Amino acid sequence: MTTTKLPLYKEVTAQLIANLVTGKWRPGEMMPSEAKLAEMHGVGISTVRQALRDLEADHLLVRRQGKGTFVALHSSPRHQDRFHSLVGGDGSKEIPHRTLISSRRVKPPQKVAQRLGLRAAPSRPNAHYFRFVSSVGSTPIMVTEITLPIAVFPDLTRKDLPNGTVLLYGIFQTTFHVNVIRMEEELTAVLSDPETSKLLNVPRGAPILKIERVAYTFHNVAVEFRESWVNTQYIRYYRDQGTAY
Amino acid sequence: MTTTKLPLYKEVTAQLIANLVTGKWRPGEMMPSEAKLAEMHGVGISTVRQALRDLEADHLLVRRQGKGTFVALHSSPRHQDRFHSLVGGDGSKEIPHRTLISSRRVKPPQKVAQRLGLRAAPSRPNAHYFRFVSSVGSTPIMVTEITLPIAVFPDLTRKDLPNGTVLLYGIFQTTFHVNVIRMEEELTAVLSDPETSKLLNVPRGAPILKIERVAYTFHNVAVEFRESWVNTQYIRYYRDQGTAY
DNA sequence: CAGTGGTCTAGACCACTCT
DNA sequence: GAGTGGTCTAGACCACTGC
Repeated sequence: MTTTKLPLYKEVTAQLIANLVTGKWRPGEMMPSEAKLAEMHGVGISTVRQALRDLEADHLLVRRQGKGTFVALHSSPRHQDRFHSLVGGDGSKEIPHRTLISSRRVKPPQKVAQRLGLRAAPSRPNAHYFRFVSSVGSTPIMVTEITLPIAVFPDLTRKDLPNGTVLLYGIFQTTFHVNVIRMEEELTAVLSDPETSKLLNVPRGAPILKIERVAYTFHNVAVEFRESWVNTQYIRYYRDQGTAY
Repeated sequence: MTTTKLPLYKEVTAQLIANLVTGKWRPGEMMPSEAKLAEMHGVGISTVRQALRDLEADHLLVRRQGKGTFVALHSSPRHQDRFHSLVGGDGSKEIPHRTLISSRRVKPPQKVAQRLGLRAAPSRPNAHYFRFVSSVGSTPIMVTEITLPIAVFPDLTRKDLPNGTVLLYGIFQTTFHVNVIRMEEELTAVLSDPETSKLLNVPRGAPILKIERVAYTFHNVAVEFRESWVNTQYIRYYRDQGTAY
C-alpha cells in the first residue's frame, strides 16, 4: 500500500489500527463492510478478510454474520471475561463490588514510574493514585492500588471511578478513549500487613495473593499500574490455557 | 465429507485431530503437503489451509515455509514456554532442576479423583503419585505433587521421570504418547506447613503460592493433577495476555 | 428483500529450504 | 530446480440479520 515490505494484509491491519487509535471508528460502532474496506485500501476482499480475522482474534473487533464488523466494547460481556481472572469457590466468575477508599495525585515511586514509562523525579505529581476495596456480598476480598499517568488521563477525578461493579477498563474506554489491549501480571504470595488485614478482615500474617499488573494500550504504551492483594479464602485466581479438541 | 453439518474445514480439522490421536502422524514428523491433504480429503486446498491454520494457532502443528507442516513437539523450545509460567527476579525464564523425592501408587482422595475423572473408591490403586522438589542453582523454590491415572500411564515407573530439567510434558509425549493440549490452573496463597518449610528452607508460616493444575489431552480427558507450592521470594508466576499493536 | 459476514474454491505468484 | 508453505486474488454460494 504505502511503502514498506510487509505483507499486504499486515499493511491493512496497521492502517485499521491507526484508525482505531485516532478514534475514526469508535468502540461499539460498525466498521465499513469488507467490500468497502477492500475498495478503500485498494486490495482484494480476501486480503481485508485476513486483516479483520486477525484483529478479531486479538479482541479488537467483533464480527457477526449478517450484521457487520464492530469495534470491540470493553464493557460487553465478552470483554468482562477478558482480563478478569477471579472466580469464587464454586468456580463461578465473581463480579466484586468496588469501593473507593482514597485518591490523590502522586509522584510515583521509582519502581512504579519505570513500569509506567514515567519520568523518575518530576517536579509536580504526574500520576493519579487510587485505592479500592472490592467485596463479594458483604465480604471484602481484595485491596487494589492503581496508578494512572496524568498524561493519559488528564481530567480524571474520583467521580469518574464510582463505586460499583462496572469494570474500570470499560470506563477507561468510554470516558477517556483509552483502550487496554494487553497486560502483564506477576503473582506472588505475601503475608498480610496490618493495614491490609484491617481492610480484608483477616489476621495479620494471613496469606495473601499479590497481583502486580501493568496494562498497555496501542504501541506498547503503559496506561495503568495496579497492585492487588487478594484473600484467596473466598476467591481464587483462575486460568484456562489451550483449546479443547 | 462424512455426515454432519459442520463446515467443511472443521470436518477436516476433526479428521486431522483423529489422526494425531491415533498416532498416524507422530510428534516431530512431517505431515503430507497441503495439496496432498486436499486430495486425500476431497476438498479444495484453501479449505485444508484453514484447518491447518487453526491447528497451528492451537499449537498442535508447526508450519514452516519451504519446509512443511509438522506435528508439534512438546520438547521443542516453542513448547517449553507454553504451560510454563515461572520467571526469576530479573524476568528471565527459569528452568528449575527437578529432584524426585517420593513415588508410589495410590487411591487418590476424592477431590483429586473427581478432577481426574477417576472412580471414587477403587479396589486397587488407580493412580501414580510423585513428589518433587525443584531448585534453581542450589536454592529449592518449589514442591510439586503429581497424580497420574494408571490407565493413561500404564507402565510408568520412577525411572521414566528422571531428575533433571527435562519438562514432564515432553516425557509424557515421547514416552507415553500423551499430548497435553490444555490446562486449567487455580492459584491461591497459603502458609507454609512444616513439611514444605523443611523442603523449601523457609520458616513455618511463610507465604507460599499454591498452584493447582489439571492438564488435559484430546477429548477433554484429564491426564494429570498437579499441586505446586512455590516460594515466590525467588521466582514469580508471570502471565502475559493480549497482543501488542 | 438487500446487505452483511461465513464458507469454499481454483489458481497465480512469491519466499523459503534443501539438494 | 523441485517442493514446500505464504500471500493475494476474484468470485460463487450460503447463513444470518434487519427492514
